[in-house]
Amino acid sequence: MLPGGRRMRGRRRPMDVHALLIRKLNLRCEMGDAACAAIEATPFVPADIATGDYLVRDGHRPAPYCSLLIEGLAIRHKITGGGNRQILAVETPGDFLDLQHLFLDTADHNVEALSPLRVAQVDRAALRSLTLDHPRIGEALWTEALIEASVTREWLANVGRREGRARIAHLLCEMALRAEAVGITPEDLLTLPLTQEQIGDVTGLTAIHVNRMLKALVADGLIEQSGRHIRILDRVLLAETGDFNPRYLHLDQIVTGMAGADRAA
Amino acid sequence: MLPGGRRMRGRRRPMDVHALLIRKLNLRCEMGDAACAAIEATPFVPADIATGDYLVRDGHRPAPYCSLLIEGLAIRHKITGGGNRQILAVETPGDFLDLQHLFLDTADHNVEALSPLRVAQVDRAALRSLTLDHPRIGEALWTEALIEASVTREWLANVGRREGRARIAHLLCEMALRAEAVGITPEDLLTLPLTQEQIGDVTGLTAIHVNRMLKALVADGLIEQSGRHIRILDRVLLAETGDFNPRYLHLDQIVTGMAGADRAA
DNA sequence: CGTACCCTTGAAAAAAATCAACTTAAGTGG
DNA sequence: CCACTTAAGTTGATTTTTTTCAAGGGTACG
Repeated sequence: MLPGGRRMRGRRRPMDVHALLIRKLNLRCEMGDAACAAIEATPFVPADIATGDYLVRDGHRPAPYCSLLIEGLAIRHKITGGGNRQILAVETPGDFLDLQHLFLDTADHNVEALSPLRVAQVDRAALRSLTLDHPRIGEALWTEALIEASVTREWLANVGRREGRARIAHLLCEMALRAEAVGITPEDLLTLPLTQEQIGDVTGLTAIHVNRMLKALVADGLIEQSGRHIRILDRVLLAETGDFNPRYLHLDQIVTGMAGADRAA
Repeated sequence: MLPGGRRMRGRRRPMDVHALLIRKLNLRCEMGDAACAAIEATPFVPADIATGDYLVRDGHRPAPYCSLLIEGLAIRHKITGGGNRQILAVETPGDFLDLQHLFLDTADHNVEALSPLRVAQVDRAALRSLTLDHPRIGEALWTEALIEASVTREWLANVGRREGRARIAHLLCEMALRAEAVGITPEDLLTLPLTQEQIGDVTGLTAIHVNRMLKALVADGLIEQSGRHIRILDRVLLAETGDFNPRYLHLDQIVTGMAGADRAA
């Protein structure tokens, strides 16, 4: 009952990758007819990846194609010489997993499947051309890349300058908001897709310390925990605890929808 | 006698900004005639910035121009709700200080002058056009942005998963290598442009702890310290202590010079 | 010759890691 | 369906790392 069949809400639609990508890019910059046509003309090869498989390996030459994540969760991470892992990003459907290899010749981190993945592979050179030759596509991908860089900076500040409890609260706020942005979790319920060890690898803490801080958040009545499910009880207080300001996610950067709406903090 | 080496001191030369930018971009991707002409045709306004001045302020709307750093050092940083500062990047001459605002409407971090700066301001829309309409320029700036993102990821891993002494050793290795790449500091002498407090804000440590770890590195014979000057005595051991592998700097990504040379560690 | 601004050092407190079990939950194969 | 197996979560005791607090010391520079 597991293999791909059980998804949040049972949609077994053979989604058209081109349409998906156009929809995604349209969020950042309105695609013109030429851009759409160019995307439609670009071949995508679907592929399934098993949990734990690496799509990109630190230090290796990249594959001749780039992977667009269609379904599942992936992480970027590095392993230090001491064997410690730092998770650098969590990627969700719609994200490119190795856009960096359009212009860089060596991988500087790993990309690993956190769950069974469905991806669409595009030829590197073809995607390069799309990016460079079509200003609308270029703009959309630039925006994507810049927002991802912004998130990485916030994570750096989170890990470098907040204490354990705050780091975790911050992560929970981000995950909840991002899940919401995709339309999941109507209420304040967040099914955490990360183990406590993985949370530790995101926040620069040990799994044990994560466990204790999570318990502390429960004790303070900020969240509720049952198994892998976390319910946020007090959104405002959790954001305060985590020093969370969603500005860095640039959610107002979405062209359609509420463009221009400046939700300050 | 390196071409850029003189800039440290005798800097009274009215350097042509266009030539500087073309030279810089040429490092990443060979500029064609059209691209060069387009750059030449773009007006740059020189400006001087005093130490401590902000070029970008977190949460604010960006200025209508982007600043190319010509001379001096700048940092990107964030201040947390608790008043702690995390330095996100150190920018050196040739770097754009707010390329992100080509496509993002709100600043998500600060950019501050660490020394008196000389910058060249370009109209935002003009730079956008250069980037989107000229594939060569687009490629060069993409590469720049991707490398900067790579450095941020390494810093995240450094702060999240290495202990104090290693974090500082790692930073020293990076600074020395980057200084070298620009032609400064012929020997293993590194004039540290950062105070110990700033080193702490880079590495997620207190100034006091930085001081102690620096002393420990001295005691171990890895470095020598006299005032603000640091001499690296044992490059190999320092790199080992800092778990430093220069791969993330993508130094082999330079088109001219030693392209393809894969200097492993 | 002050006066900032850094750097330095010691002692005590706090945060987080480590070590060592133990519990729970989930997946596997008979 | 149940015993077996494995991964993940929990908890306490201890040690290490890092911060905090407090007080001097150096040096560049107007």
